[in-house]
Amino acid sequence: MFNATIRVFIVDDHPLVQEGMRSLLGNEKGIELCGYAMTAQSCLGYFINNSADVILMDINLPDMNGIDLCKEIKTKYPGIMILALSTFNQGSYVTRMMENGASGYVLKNADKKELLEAIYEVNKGRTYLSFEAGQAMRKDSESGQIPVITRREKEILILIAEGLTNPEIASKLFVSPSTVDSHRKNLLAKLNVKNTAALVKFAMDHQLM
Amino acid sequence: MFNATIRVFIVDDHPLVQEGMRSLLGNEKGIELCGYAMTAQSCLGYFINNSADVILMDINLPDMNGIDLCKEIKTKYPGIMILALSTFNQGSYVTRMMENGASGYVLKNADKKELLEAIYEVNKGRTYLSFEAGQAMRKDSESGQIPVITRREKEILILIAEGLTNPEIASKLFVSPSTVDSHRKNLLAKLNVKNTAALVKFAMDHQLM
DNA sequence: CAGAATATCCCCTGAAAAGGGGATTTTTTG
DNA sequence: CAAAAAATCCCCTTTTCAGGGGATATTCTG
Repeated sequence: MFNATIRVFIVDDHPLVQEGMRSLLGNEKGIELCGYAMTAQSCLGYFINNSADVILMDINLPDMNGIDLCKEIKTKYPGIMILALSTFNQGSYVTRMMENGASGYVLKNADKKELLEAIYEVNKGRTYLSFEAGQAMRKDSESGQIPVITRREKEILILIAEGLTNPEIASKLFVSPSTVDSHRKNLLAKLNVKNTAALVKFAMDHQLM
Repeated sequence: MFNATIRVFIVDDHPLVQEGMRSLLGNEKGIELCGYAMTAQSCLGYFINNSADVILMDINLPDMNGIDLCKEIKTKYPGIMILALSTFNQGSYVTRMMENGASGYVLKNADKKELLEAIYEVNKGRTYLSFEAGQAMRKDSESGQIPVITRREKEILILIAEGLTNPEIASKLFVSPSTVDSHRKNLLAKLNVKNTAALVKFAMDHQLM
């Protein structure tokens, strides 16, 4: 299997970007575009009966966020390498994609050379971070890790951000207001913020909801 | 000049998108790609000695925002039609681009057909809004204009989001806590939200800080 | 299966925010 | 320059939040 053709699958909902990829990668010797999807669902559907070596994955998909899709793919098909693509350069985003199994992170303002290099590196099982992504990640890890939020906490966080009070959230989730209050306190403690305003800001900055 | 070839100029800092455009538009009969730029500056430089019929303009450029570039181009060369391209679909953005002279707004998830249609329409001097952009604009004007936040309110909004309390903000701005409280109440009323959490969420969603 | 993590629930106190009212001074702008 | 807008300040009450404590089920995981 030395120097075998790398089968690349693209997941991106922007036809322009798709077209750009095809145009950029289509004539490459060692690369074969084996398919593409515009949504997370159709991507998952494809891999039921097919495979690929590397997935170029946009983080902002219409039906699911890249982090969750990444996790799901890596759980089901650990052999497929994922290269995350994003317009944004949020440190926490990079970190979380990597934590969920991505092998690389490239910004969409990468050129052909960088994109190819990333694909080859990732295909070899190595990690590729574009310069800016690496910077962002380092900056992020300096300021401590991103705390892990549980499913319930996330649920409550979203309702808090919608403007619901503890009693309102409680009745919506069929639990006691005390419970909601506990979760809220845990969120404040975990994310190291001192009140609701800072909580929502932090959560939005770090894409926790 | 009937059915003359439309000279299209592209301004976008993403090589992938550029490549996609070239690939999509390169073989079109009635369209000629007359040039491209990755920055607002090089775009302005090009038009000193050259021209075009339509500019496909990314809104998020590294050196200048699309709204200002749009305004500058339209002032200097009113005959050039501008078609805004964006990943985002913020009503206020659409509105402001159109106000500054853009003839159309297409989301980057548009397909070839839509992109071509938009170019042809815009070239004829008509307006083209992609469906979602039109919706966003309408939604924006339905729900009353984009609420206008004063400088002081914005200042206080930012401090609220940082987790400061009214007394803390007051001492930071050398005003009375009552004043801060008034501003806070005005913010809640203006943005039509019922508490701090929803206020911060709304502000972040609408890029108010 | 045992320990860890999560989710559930309760107590208390004091601080802060929300909701209502009104008022004055400064600044902006037509 | 006068009206409108913005910024400043104060009163009141009720609700919600923050910070501290602790406790018991349930679920996940090594």
